[in-house]
Amino acid sequence: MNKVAKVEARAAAPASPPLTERQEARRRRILHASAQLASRGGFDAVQMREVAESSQVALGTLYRYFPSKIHLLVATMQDQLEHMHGTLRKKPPRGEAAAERVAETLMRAFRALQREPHLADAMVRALTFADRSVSPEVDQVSRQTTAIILDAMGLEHPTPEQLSAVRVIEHTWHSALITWLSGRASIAQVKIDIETVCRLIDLTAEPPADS
Amino acid sequence: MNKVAKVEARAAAPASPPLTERQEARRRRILHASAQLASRGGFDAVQMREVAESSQVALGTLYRYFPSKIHLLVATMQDQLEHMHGTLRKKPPRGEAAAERVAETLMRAFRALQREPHLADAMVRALTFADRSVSPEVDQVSRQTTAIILDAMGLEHPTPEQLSAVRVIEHTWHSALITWLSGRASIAQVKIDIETVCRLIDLTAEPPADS
DNA sequence: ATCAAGTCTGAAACTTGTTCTAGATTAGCG
DNA sequence: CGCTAATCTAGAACAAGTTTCAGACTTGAT
Repeated sequence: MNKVAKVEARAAAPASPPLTERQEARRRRILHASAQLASRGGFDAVQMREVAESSQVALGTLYRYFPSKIHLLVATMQDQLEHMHGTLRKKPPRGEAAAERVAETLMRAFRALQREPHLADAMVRALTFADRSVSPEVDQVSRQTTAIILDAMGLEHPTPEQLSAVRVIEHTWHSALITWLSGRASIAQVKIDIETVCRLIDLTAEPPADS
Repeated sequence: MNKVAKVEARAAAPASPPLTERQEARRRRILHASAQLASRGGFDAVQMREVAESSQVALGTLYRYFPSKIHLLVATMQDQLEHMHGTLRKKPPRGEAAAERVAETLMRAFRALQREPHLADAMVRALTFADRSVSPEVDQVSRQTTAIILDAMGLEHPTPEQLSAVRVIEHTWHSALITWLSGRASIAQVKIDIETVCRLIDLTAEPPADS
């Protein structure tokens, strides 16, 4: 558990030596195994030895690709998020107000997570448990989430105020998911929380009495 | 790691067989050791064997008092929160609007956490990582936090809307702390997020056009 | 004071994340 | 093709959370 983090981990996209085809395939197998095990039993069910076995890769290799279980699960989340962003793009929310559209988008994402609650558990727990050594990857997830929300708002040039609102919405989104996953809040409660926080958007939407 | 959770863990306050003096003392020693180790090196530095040794208690006993490391750290948080609520009570915030007062209170709490960032790390990470087996204890922490915020708002009978706002504020508070602890947000950024979310209070403060 | 039930201790064992090693394989290059 | 560095594999080893157990100690009731 010594997190002395050799600075060697590489993020998903940026300038790492390009992977060969077999390497790309390995990476994909690993992520697939991870998601599959997570879907079964959540965070605890994703055991590194099992991931390695399922993906036909030696344990040491698994650790070369993903330097920790948290890295692996955060990468799994990146993967799923990309997928979801694609899906959401196809059917843009139909609400009038930006707040409505964001709430609808997040509820749509929430419903998707409900279909695989164990997977959601694994990903979200990893995300919030991640320490500094995973910051770049977590940040990437955060940017992706921001992109989804801004998409829903339909904004080209968000004001700083609006970006703050988006940050708060993300905070609420993550934390509300946690309370749901740990059984301390109902689905209905999460819905209310999301709708409540989305009202912040209205607060920043119209700058009528402004310079 | 089998979390088959024997239903046996007892919460802090409710009807558990009252502890003898020596037991109370042991419990206190354990919590003290936990906080002390956490203050040094955060979550990772709180090692059960060390906690046991520091508090002069056998490992098995430690586990009898706190059925997991997470339980221990959440209990540590309860302890610290109580302390903080007491402190905050003494000097109520002086702002005009409820939103101001809440933001000021939270920033005060935040500054306290900054004084012991490692301790904050251990407690907050435990809190958000906790699974269902810790729900009662986490809920208690949540209630305590809610009480602090309502105190700052100065409300006797909060409306459901206001309670929703408080929930969202708590979400933001926890999540913002996480981003700060993992080095993805600055202190200034956390301040902005808190102030932003507190504006929600204004939204629910005046029900002028109401039945 | 004494006994039964419950608690505490010390130590070993078990689990799962992580690291390390020696030897096989593969990739890229001359 | 043949070489060299990088990568991969199998498996042992290590670290820290958790469980277990036999025996010593406390407690509460008689």
